[in-house]
Amino acid sequence: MPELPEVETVRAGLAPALTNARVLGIQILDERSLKRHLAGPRDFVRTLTGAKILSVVRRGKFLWMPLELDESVRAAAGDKKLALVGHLGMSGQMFLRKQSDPEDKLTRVVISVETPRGKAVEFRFIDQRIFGSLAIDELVATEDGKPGGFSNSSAAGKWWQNLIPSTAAHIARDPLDENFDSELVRSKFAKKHSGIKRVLLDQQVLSGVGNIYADEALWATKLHYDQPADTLSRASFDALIVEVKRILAAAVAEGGTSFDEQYKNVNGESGYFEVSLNAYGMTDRPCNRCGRAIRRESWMNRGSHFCPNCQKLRKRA
DNA sequence: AACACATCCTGACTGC
DNA sequence: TGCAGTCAGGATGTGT
Repeated sequence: MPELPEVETVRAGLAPALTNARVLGIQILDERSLKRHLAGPRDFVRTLTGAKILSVVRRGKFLWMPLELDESVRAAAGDKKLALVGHLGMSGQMFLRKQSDPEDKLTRVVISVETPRGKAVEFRFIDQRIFGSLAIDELVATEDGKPGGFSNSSAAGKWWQNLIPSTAAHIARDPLDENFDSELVRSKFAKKHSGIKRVLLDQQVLSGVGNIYADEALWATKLHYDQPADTLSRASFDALIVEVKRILAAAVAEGGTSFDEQYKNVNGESGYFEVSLNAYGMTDRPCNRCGRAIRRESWMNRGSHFCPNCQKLRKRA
């Protein structure tokens, strides 16, 4: 399940190969992976062909690549600044391959590019459940006028630095964003009576956290997933954010979590954070803190893993 | 308005 | 062996 650390691992893997690469051709194997490109697959191909990819940027679980369009399509796009936007959804993968490499099962879209050094590379979008997508979208100014997302230092001063795809503009900054505003998030928590995990997963409150890292951060701070967000003390909220940041950063350092076959880096390799998990997927195993069995409860059509002893529901927390 | 829940989607796995 | 049923959960849309 790709969350921020997995998407960041993919971003970091794509960036060296795709920055300043030129799109030579596009192969669409399943049009459903382009469902978010409302103008349709033919428009997708026409607009993207010949474009130069300027960077690979991420906010939360969204990735985008600002584009310098080919001259032949620039007029049709008018003054619009465009980016190729990707979301991995539940099962999306982005691999970098050579054309001669064996085909990857469940490949939906292949974008052939030439790197600035003249090397031919295939960007392959794989997606079992097709919750993910690729689309070309207009870049708009960020609400706060600060950078749209994380890329690398070369973003400084570039025309796309303070822009974000319109389809990702409603997403809050993620905890690893240098402009992440903890106080803003706290004020949103204070107004919500929903369970704290639901709020952690709300990408408009803070982005990048999914089911795995939510369970891990709640275990680390001994909070019950259904603890109403507005009952958190300042100390609890602060501790929660500290843990979310720590866990996300640790997972990035390990190349993400490969809990099942649904997450791989751009070379098809697994991440190593799975060995550090304390709650997610640990059903019936002893809690690493108190020894009581970790419980899994059905919750919002998914699973919530927690220690019934360490993580109790309280009046205030 | 805030909140809760349904929906999309398919391969891998389980059990009979 | 084959088939039906179950499971995984990102984001979004709908209903209360």
